[in-house]
Amino acid sequence: MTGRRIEAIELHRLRLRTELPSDLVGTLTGCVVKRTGRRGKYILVDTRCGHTLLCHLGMTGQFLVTTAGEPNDAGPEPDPHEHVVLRMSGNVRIGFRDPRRFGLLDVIATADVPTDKRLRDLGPEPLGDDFNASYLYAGLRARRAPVKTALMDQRLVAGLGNIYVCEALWRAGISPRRSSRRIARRRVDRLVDAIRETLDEALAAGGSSLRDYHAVDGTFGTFQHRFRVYGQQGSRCPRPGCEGIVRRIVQAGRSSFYCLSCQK
DNA sequence: CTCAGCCTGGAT
DNA sequence: ATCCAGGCTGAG
Repeated sequence: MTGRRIEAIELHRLRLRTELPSDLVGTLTGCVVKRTGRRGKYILVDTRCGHTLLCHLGMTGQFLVTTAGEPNDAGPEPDPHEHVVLRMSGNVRIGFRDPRRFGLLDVIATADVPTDKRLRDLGPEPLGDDFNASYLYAGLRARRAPVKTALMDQRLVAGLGNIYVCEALWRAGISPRRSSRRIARRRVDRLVDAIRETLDEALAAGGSSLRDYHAVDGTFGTFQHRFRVYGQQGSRCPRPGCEGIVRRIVQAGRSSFYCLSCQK
């Protein structure tokens, strides 16, 4: 998108999880994209017009970048789940597809990005320098929730979802049920490393394509083949020498997976 | 805090 | 037919 002009926008639906901004087409048409970025799970597209397109994929959202006029474009049957199409200069077609419509698209002033309600309370990026053991230890000490629930809270750390929290806790040898307040400092060091390593490994694998997720070029990630505990209930723990069984429990309405033996 | 709700679709 | 799903929010 960077450096390209938004020539036209097709709106095939008026709302996803929330209403699409009524002036989305009028505001963004003609704008040139200055840069793209990300904050937590939100994708940010800044334009030279001073408008920022704020995007969230929810659970099933996808962006697909193709060349206009190719078979995917204007096919005989329009995809009922492709809700928005951005027609960029240079024949670049960007489709936003989201079967469950839990995603979000909004337009805000670029100047308002730092104070936007959805972004301002996000915690540090887990791969950034300000996410470290001192920070996390203090943050966990201040909470009552189980560590699994705390790590899912985007205000503590931004961008971790159910899969990567489960995987990181396995890697750190910490039970998702453990109280946030009762994790020794040394184990928080290990947890920070585990979170970073889990994300690094998943990123290198192109993410986890369970069903809907794919990269913008349509290629699938492969990290789902390397889940140690996520979705592995009933299986033997993959840790060498560990004889434990992976269990599924529900915490704060979400499934957690962990080894009964090596996660304490 | 937990819960229901937003939606569709896949697995059992 | 029922349960489950990568996220988030407003209500209780």
